[in-house]
Amino acid sequence: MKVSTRVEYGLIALTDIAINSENGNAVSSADISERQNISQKYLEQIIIGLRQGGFVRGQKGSRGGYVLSRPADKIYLCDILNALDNSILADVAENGGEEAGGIRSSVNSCLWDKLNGYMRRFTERMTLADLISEYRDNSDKKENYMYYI
Amino acid sequence: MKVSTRVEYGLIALTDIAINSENGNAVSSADISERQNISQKYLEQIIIGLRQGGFVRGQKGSRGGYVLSRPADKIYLCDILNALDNSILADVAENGGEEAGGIRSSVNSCLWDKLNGYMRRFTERMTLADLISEYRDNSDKKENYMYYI
DNA sequence: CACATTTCCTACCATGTCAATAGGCTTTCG
DNA sequence: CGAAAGCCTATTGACATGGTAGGAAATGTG
Repeated sequence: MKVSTRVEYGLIALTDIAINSENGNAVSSADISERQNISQKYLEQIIIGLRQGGFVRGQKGSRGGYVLSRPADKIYLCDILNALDNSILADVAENGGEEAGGIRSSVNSCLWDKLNGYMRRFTERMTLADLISEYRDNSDKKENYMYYI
Repeated sequence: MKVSTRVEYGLIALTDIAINSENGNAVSSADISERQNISQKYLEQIIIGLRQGGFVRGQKGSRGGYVLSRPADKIYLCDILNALDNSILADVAENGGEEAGGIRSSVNSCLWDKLNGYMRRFTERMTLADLISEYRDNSDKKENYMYYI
């Protein structure tokens, strides 16, 4: 499955903000850029989408940056994905002048709609908090692993 | 989920060939073009991909066209999709210089890999014969529906 | 054999999207 | 005030998309 860097980076950035703002400090795009190795200017544009989607608030000025605008377990992945790319969870377009019962609509209902429905349900159940948990689990595992070398 | 016309048309064309070659006659690109309302020249290019994937054989000359090169229930959707677009079932690229345990790899394992795994398993279980069945069911339903008007 | 038919192959093109890069304005904290 | 940040807009090169076009090669039919 091909996914644009915009979606990929956006999700990473949002997770980074969530994790690194837990101490109360805002997270700057420069920090994210360095940690995640993503162009800062490009990142700024992407984060604008996250702000317009209502997931983060930006704080201008010295010591500024971004913080979540609501708890991570109230931010659903489907909403993030839609904000970053409104086609990623969209239905495959049913062509205009088409009768039902054609091959085209059969393929739609049998394949595309089912794949799409799964993706939607999966991302509706999942929140930013789940991504954070996964990250913590991985970090722990790595730490333990290092310990035993 | 966004899918290119190439993939969409390719799947429709292959299903059309399967259905309309059951009487033993080859199916020409002109016929498909008219039935499915797709540019014939564009269709020809797409079908070349289906031939190279080993799903159809082309018969040149008068009364020529395409036929399946093996039974529909031995043609898996994952293989068709890969032949038409090798990125549609591909993993999201794990960036080169990255340590495990980062946010990036967490998002991958928690989201993209899971979505991708589902798509792959789903299309591995499904064959062209299933698409044909769906089409027949729809046609029957429509017929019955018309009957009762 | 001649010919119509059909696949097969190559080239081309216009448009749009992607993935940034760049510059500068605005706001805010110290 | 001045530095640090977000915010906004424009531009760009590369590539993918969705075709169009022309013709060569093969092949069954008359």
